[in-house]
Amino acid sequence: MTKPCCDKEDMNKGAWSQQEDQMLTDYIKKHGEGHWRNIPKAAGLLRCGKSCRLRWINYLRPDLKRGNFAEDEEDLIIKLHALLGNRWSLIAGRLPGRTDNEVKNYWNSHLRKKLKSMGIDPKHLRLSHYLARHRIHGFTAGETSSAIKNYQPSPHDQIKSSGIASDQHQVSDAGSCVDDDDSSTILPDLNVDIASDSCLPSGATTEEKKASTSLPSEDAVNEKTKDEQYLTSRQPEQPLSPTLPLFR
DNA sequence: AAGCTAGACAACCGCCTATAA
DNA sequence: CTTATAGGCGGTTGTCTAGCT
Repeated sequence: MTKPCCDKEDMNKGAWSQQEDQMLTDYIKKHGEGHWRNIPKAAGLLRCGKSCRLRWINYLRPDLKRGNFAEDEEDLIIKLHALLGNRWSLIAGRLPGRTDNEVKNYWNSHLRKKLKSMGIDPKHLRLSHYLARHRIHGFTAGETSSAIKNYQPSPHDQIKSSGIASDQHQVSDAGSCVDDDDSSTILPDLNVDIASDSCLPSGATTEEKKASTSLPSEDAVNEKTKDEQYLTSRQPEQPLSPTLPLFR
């Protein structure tokens, strides 16, 4: 239905050249971000607008922090992923200088394996289902840990985890990117501090704003909304502590 | 030295939502 | 209210590189 954003003919694809990077950077420095569809033409690039946006956000933006993830960043990703699932943009929003693509790649190449090698099934490392369903509020970090330890995924969760979700939209949960190894797993002492304002970027995105609006009926709430409602409905008790060691 | 493999990461694709017309 | 379009997101693929045989 939607027209392709760019005429695929005559468009460059693949890796960006230095010259293209320079042209895009110069243009954005001069005119600012936005109107991505017009940028290629205006900047003289033979690229799709989406491609320009991605290149800028993931690579050229001056405030990007490049290089290895620090241990506290790693911890934070694991915690947030347990809470939010594969909502990379939300997770990246809590990591200054990191992009959703970077976090996603890091998760898929490092953290997933790391958790698996520790005998942890990331599939079951999902707090929000449990918390939302059982309406646990006001727990402390220690209580959180015991809640996780005692958590048995409901049949509903298990169905979703194994990809039989009826939900057509990308209901991403922690298990969706994991091999379907359903061996019993030991849940770690996560020590997750969950505070609404520390789990959402300061500049709330549309998605987050949406999440903070009135509660729809239980049945109408999809997985995504539940997570966000949970996040936004809780009053902060403790700031999220990214330095809290998780598995060390 | 050459070939193979796995890891890392950049980039693309398709879908969804928000919003302007 | 409906439709078209732009922007954004997550999943997936492609490519490059380092390490191993």
